[in-house]
Amino acid sequence: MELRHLKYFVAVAEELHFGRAAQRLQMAQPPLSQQIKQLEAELSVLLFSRTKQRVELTKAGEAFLKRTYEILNRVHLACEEAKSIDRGESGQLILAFTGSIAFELLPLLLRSYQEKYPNINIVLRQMTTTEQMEALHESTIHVGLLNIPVESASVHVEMLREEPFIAALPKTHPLASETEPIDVSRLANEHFIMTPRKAGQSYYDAVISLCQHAGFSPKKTQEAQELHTALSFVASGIGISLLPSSIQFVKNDEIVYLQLKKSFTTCKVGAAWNKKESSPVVHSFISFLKESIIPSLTERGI
Amino acid sequence: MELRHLKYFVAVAEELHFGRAAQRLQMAQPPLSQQIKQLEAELSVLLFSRTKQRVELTKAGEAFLKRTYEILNRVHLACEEAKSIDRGESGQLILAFTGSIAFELLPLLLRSYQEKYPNINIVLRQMTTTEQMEALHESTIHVGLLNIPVESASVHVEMLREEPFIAALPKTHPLASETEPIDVSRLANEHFIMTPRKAGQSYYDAVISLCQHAGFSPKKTQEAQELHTALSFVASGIGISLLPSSIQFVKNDEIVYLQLKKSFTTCKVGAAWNKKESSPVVHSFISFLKESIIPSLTERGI
DNA sequence: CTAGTTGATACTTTAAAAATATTAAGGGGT
DNA sequence: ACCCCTTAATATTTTTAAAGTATCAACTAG
Repeated sequence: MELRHLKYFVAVAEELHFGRAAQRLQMAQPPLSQQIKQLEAELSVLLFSRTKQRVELTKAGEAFLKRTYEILNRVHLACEEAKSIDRGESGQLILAFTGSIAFELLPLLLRSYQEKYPNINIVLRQMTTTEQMEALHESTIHVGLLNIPVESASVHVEMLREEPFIAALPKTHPLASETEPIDVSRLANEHFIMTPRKAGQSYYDAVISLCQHAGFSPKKTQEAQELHTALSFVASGIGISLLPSSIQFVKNDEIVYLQLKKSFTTCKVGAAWNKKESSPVVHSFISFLKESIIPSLTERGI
Repeated sequence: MELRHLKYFVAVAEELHFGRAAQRLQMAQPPLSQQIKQLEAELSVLLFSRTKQRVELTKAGEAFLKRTYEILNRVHLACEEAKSIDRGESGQLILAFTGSIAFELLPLLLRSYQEKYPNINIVLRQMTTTEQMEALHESTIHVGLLNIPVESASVHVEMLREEPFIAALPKTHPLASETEPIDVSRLANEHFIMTPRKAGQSYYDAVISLCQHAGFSPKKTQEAQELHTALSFVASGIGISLLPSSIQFVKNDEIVYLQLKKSFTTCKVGAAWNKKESSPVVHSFISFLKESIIPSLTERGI
């Protein structure tokens, strides 16, 4: 049995007339009769009762017609689904992100993406940059939103956003009342709250480099796995922290943010994915980032 | 696209190896490669990623495989269903019956039938013999269980059971204490409760004939549409009634049943169905009656 | 009783699926 | 690094089967 037989069967069942059905199928009547006969022979069931002048469905034929509609419909849906997945318009996307973008960049991006691709099921996982790199190698996530630069021959990276550092100080701090950008060197004697280097090498290194350029090595007083934890430590007065400027969106009465003078070292966020990644959803997502997100971020100056 | 393509696709997807899949399909490898290519071309979707040394499913292919299983499964079920209906092993049977068999013959018959054909959905409708004949002509019921003989050129009839008449009397009646079969002539002066002739001609005529043979015409005092209603009238003392002997299974403290002497006129129950009936379920049901029910009734002497 | 339907049959043509033989491209082993 | 084996693809032929043509038998309606 082939789908052809089912399509022919539907035509005859709907027309109840071999001649008209053949016409509708753009074929001659004899081969149609033969194909139906073939189908009936294979099932060893008479689907039509032919009374020389009238064709009607048997009970078995009626039931089979109902099933046939379902089958043909499913075949159509299966094809459409495959095409949709192939175009990257449906499927699953496992997306990792660092805590630092959870409150600003990520929601913006998700809203805009889901609007354009409503059939994609996004699974979100918060991970540090280092964890994301490992997950990318193991292919346990599809795309990672992390701090760049990262070093790996097997992942592609696309920069999304570059931003300067700012200083976060407890409001009780002597410098808290400054309104102008301050020089990093004025923080030389402060206790720094930092993230562990193994959590995100590029961010850690950028902070160190910032201090080195200002002529000192930061005194670490506390490590925080996440930037938001670092902020809490600042709020509690343990020390100060150099953070990406977008952290300012997190308002806190105990914290004062200060701009930095001559701060050429920046904090970069990018998207990374495995070079071997073949899923169309991933490529569609990356294209989306390049075409929609990056331009809109540039435009807003974020 | 044909079912062939789907079957081939499943084989390749399961083996992830064109050669082995071809072997399983009992064909050579090149035509298999071509058919898969054809399928992919029709969908304009790559279902497999061939890396010269390894074949794997793409995301679209994975989803398509899942759908394909569903489709092939449904095709199989559709065929089985059609065969089952054709053999009369599933489908719907609309069965009419007279009130007189509702408590004894019908339950016996239904239990035994449903045990043998559990996939048949039986719709029961209580109707008088006359109503059933009309319904058979209009094909609104498939089979009628009714009082025979009935006259109609367009229905087939099969006798199921033949039984003598008995007399039902109120317990206050002078004859109520009789223990031996009585002669019908002793009922000549009684008031008879009968069913309307239009409800069931054969039953009515049988009662009249019984009385005629005993040398009198029954005095009708009340008509009852159903035999059970007639029983109620007897219980209330309005009159007596001649009823098929199986009515004795209905016990009532107010009623006494008496056997009849020399009662050659019998009450017959049969199955009737339209000669033009083509549904396999109906034929299977009739065969069932002939093969299982009639012999078992004869055996029990009912 | 005849003209005009209907679907089936017999036979031919055409299309396409399968087989055969061969090739190109990798990967693993020595 | 080279060779051999395995893999899937290509080119070509063979075979199968689907579609087409012509015709028939059966039945209906006028």
